[in-house]
Amino acid sequence: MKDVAARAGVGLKTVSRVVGGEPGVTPDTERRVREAIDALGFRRNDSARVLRKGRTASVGLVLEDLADPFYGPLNRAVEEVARAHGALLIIGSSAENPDRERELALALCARRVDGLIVIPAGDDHRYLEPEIRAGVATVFVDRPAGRIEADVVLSDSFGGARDGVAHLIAGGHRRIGFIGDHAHIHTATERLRGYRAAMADAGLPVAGSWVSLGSTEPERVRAAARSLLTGPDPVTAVFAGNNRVTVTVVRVLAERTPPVALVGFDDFELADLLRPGVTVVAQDPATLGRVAADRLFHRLAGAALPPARTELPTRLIPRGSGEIAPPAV
Amino acid sequence: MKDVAARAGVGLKTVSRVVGGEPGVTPDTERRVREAIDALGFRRNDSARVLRKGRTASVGLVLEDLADPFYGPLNRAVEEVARAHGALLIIGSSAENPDRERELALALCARRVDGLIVIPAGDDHRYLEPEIRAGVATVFVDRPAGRIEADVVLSDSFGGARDGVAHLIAGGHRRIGFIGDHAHIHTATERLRGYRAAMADAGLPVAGSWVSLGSTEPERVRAAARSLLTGPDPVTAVFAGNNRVTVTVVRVLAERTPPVALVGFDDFELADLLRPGVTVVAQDPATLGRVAADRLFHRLAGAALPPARTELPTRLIPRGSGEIAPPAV
DNA sequence: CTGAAAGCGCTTACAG
DNA sequence: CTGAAAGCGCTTACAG
Repeated sequence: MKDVAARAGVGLKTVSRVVGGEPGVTPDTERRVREAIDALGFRRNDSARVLRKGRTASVGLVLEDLADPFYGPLNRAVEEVARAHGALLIIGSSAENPDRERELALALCARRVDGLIVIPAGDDHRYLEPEIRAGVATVFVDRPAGRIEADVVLSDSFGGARDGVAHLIAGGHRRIGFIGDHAHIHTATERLRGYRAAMADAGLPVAGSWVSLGSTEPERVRAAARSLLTGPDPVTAVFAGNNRVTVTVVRVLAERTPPVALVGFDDFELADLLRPGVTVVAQDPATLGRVAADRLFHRLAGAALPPARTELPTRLIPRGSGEIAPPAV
Repeated sequence: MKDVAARAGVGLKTVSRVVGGEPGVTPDTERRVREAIDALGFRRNDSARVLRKGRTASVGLVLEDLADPFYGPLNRAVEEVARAHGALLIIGSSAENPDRERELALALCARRVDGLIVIPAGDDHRYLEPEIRAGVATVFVDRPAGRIEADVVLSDSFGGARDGVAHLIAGGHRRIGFIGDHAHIHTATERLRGYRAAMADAGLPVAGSWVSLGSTEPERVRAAARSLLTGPDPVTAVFAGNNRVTVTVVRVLAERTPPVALVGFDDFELADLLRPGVTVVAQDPATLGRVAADRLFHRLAGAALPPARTELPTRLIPRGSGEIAPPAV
């Protein structure tokens, strides 16, 4: 910039004005400056700008997994809102690892992102308190923040699971299994709670062997599904706790006669093309992301809001698998 | 940092040493500095650091669409490699819009990312020449760079499509349709070229009405598929140019008797669970991303490499839909 | 082992 | 309309 100013025979500030598109420069001066810029191949350094201005026009997103189709629309919605506000998005994935989440979130803060959106992997976010106090707007999405007060945007996992299981019960099922994610994941336990609530509401007992929490790896889920179906007290229907579980359960059930009913939490592409179509409790991940990002930029715009929890409703989509009747006794 | 130094009664440089983990500080001094840091809630500002050091330890990724399942593994692979090199990833999506791609890439350069990975939306990348000359390592992935010499990593679209169509021909088909993406998208025309090559190799004519390029929107694809199947010279098999096209064609074909054969470019989740399973020409998007990112960091490490083009092979996966025989005449 | 000075490349506030 | 000075928060030489 110094070189450009020298070459154009103007002051530093004038170059800054031209580059920044500020008014108050004669067309002639501007032309000289632009010529110098082109001749020297000058490119403004935004890092210096950021240092001086305070704001970086960037937000950080600590996401779970870039390749998980469930999070695709959520991540995209965040990116779209950021873009609409002229902010760049700096991302990193926690891969479900709390230490990695922490390391990443703090690295983003050191880069002085204006705000932070976190899909929590861990359940203790006190490490972010100093950052939030220092002015980093922070919103948690898909799962709640742990041990701090903060904005949270998530789906109604409890209600969604309860509705899905109630749907199976209404179809005549009395022995229903539940296969979910690890017990330390908030959505997993909320959905399990919904399952138990629906069963209790109908006055149905739940055998210990009907509930299986753990990894969503296909092997683990396959084993869990088989054990639900073959025990002394086999289930006639399965409720799957998330998209990854559902897909594996579909594979297991495809081989069974008589057919076993299935309702899965989370919608997924082609669920309607399978035979039978897969009945699901659908979340709206794009809205989850959009609401979280809107909240973030609302805060960045200066709104002094108390931390709030936003819970989005789910929607039951019957497609066939959840309407399979239990075998006649 | 100034405040910390004052409070600890030491020089600025000593604080810098403690924060940066440099050696040459007595344990006692270090303790005093750390106390001051905690008391004042000091957090190092990496922007200032970047300004002074030259390198930002960040790379930019201009991606196509965060929610497209095909790109999920590619994006993730890039993120993983960046993370392994201690770099953060700054992203933005072009949404297939060349202007947006350009704006985004230049914004990332202004932030002084060390390197740039671009999934091209446009076909003229001369705007990046000054940046590359100024030292921004740049790698293009999935599609080639336009009008500049640069590193490119992509799949063998031509060969993959040729193999897929040859597979249909080997199964007895002589009238095969092609439905692909917009003609200005490089992979679309390469795959069309592969289709024509396979037909020519077998001495088969191609009716103009059998080829349809355009948007991958379901409506457009559905109309194209129906027209291929109902014209005066209806096809007995369809080759779909990418994952989005394939999924829509599957829906159309599900309603047809006699069954129509289908081979799609790109694998997709659950392709094996559909009835019939969908035969595809599979790319390896994760490897695409990993190879591109490796190349980038190789350059960043100082390797003076000439621009290279890396082409990854595809793999035909027969699952049923591509093995449907043509109806007996 | 420790620190004072200079500077990274911009913008802010002020003066002409 | 234009510019010289100061400073954003660090690190890099260099000297003690």
